Amino acid sequence: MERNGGHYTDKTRVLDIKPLRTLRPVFPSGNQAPPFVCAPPFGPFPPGFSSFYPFSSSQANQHTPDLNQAQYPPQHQQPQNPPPVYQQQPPQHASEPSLVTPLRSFRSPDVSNGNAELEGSTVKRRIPKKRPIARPENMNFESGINVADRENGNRELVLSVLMRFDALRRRFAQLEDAKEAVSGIIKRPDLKSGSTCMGRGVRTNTKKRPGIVPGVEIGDVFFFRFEMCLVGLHSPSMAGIDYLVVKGETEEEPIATSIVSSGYYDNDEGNPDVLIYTGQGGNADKDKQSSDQKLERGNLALEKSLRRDSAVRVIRGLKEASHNAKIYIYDGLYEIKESWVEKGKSGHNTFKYKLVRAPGQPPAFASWTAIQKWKTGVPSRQGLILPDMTSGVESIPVSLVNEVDTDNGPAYFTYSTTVKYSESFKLMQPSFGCDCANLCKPGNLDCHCIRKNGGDFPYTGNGILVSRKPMIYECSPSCPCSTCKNKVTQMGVKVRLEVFKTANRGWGLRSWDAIRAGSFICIYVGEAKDKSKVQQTMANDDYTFDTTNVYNPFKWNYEPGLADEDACEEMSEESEIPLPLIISAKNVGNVARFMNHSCSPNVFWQPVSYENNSQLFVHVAFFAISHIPPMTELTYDYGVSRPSGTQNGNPLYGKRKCFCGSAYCRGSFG
DNA sequence: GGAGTATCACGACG
DNA sequence: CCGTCGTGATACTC
Repeated sequence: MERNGGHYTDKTRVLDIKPLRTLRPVFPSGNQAPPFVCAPPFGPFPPGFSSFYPFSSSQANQHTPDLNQAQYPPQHQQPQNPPPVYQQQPPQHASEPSLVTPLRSFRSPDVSNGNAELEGSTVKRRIPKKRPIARPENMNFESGINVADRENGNRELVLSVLMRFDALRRRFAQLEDAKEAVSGIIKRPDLKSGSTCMGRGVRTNTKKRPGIVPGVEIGDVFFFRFEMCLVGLHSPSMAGIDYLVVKGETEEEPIATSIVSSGYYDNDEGNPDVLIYTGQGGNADKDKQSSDQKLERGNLALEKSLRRDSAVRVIRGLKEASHNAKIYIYDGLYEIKESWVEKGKSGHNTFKYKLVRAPGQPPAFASWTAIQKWKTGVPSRQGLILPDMTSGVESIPVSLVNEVDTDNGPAYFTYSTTVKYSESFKLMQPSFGCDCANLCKPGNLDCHCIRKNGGDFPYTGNGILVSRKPMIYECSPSCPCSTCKNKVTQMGVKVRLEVFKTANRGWGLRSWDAIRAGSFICIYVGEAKDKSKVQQTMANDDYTFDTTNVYNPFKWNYEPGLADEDACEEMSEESEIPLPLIISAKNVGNVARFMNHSCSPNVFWQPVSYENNSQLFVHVAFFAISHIPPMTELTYDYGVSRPSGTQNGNPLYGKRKCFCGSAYCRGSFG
């Protein structure tokens, strides 16, 4: 999938489906350019949001090239002002205890939160302390985004704004689920987070413009209207047509900048490059009958854009049947070809606009439509080796695909969905379940499982992880809560994955479905061992997960200062695992063994413990860092192995050369 | 019991 | 400062 200079014009070949966001940037200089896997949510970060990776100031001035918009129209200038680095970190060294001390079990357990029953157990855990945020600090909350960057964004800023919005949204959703909200209920966490970000300046591209929006790429996916609002792709929080008033020849007139197709009426059988769009207005309301649409506002703007041959951005709203979620895909620029009036369902006049996608843009919506066809099996996925490499072990099939060479599959291994614990692995302890009937109610502090999580329910109602934590405690089969939502990582893979052959990094993993930030992807399955009891050589194998590696810290959780709630707390995002765990997936494993390393990953791992055969085990669970467009390779940070002995403060280098191609690539890993 | 439908509460921008 | 634009989650129906 990393063939350089792929053709974007031949829409008839299902074969040529690219990820919605191209993997490889088109650099003018040709093929020495590194592949670009997924732009990281690196800086600029506000105070409290550390940059994803340590980088020097010279690196900090680099910009991720605006990828797949480079060809059409001619790319705008890169932003003149590099985004500021708010919290520049020195390179992390092995000598830093926070990084090289995987075992925190010596820390005295905090029994102040009613966790006394855990004392003396093998797994000692620290319950994050509630730390109310001082008011004055809240009042002075700074988004850290300066005026220029707020007007004209860039890729890093766009990703950072989206991350911060969603972190806050998840937190509001969690508070709402628990009915803990300080000031009333939060029925719409997306609106609450969105308006908070708006008000606090966590936004970019506020200067409204037609055409390209700096930092937003064709194929980017969104799950909320507000996300498009915050990054300047489409500013109305509800309306489908965004427009700008410009000076015309005689008077001011509106021209359209972007439209969001709801996906319900705007269907055009067959050709994904054509959109028949319905104008706005005229719908029945609670105190209004439906009526004829008028040629004003957005409708007028589209009409004027048609006259001026002014292209508009199109965002396709889609209903993803698989996980019952509506998503929005930015599908690039379209030209308005014609308009007419038509009787709508209610019998009133509606405006119709025919839009045709500008040529030369990477596919986005077209890829999505092709994927929907693969799901039906006709035509079958091109390059398909196996329709389900799990042989039905996973509830959703995992395709095995090779479109780059003649390799017909990875070396033999046994596919399993459960971790195998070796005899020597003595993390076993009696498990304390809860006694909630049917389901554990968020906010119910009588539930042992919720108390183990520091009082918070770790997931939102639809199974999205709210915050990274040293450890997540899930309910277990022995808990009576049969329908409980606190079992997310035990329910198996929920997205439609495929294992595919990469150009230069062996086999990789990606998804046919768009993945929401915080979604569970899979656990790392393999033979788990206590690292202190195995020879060093085992850790050097491919297909091994090692919790004792040194991992770059990054901030994913909400900012308490932004949330501005007394109930918000600062908590550690560093994993805290009671034993040095190493999992070998060489002989037995699941899809996780195919996930490649990246220095700018889109997936992170999180320790999760739950019971298995009446004993508590630690699992490594993977979650999406940000929204991941379909067909984008899934990658996580493998970290760097920590050789025995002291490091004397020298930086660590991985044993394997990195081909992740990120602008912030560290060169090696593992 | 999964797909359609009702209901509810909300924000930006012109 | 008020009207215009639907949305997203959930409870409900069939």
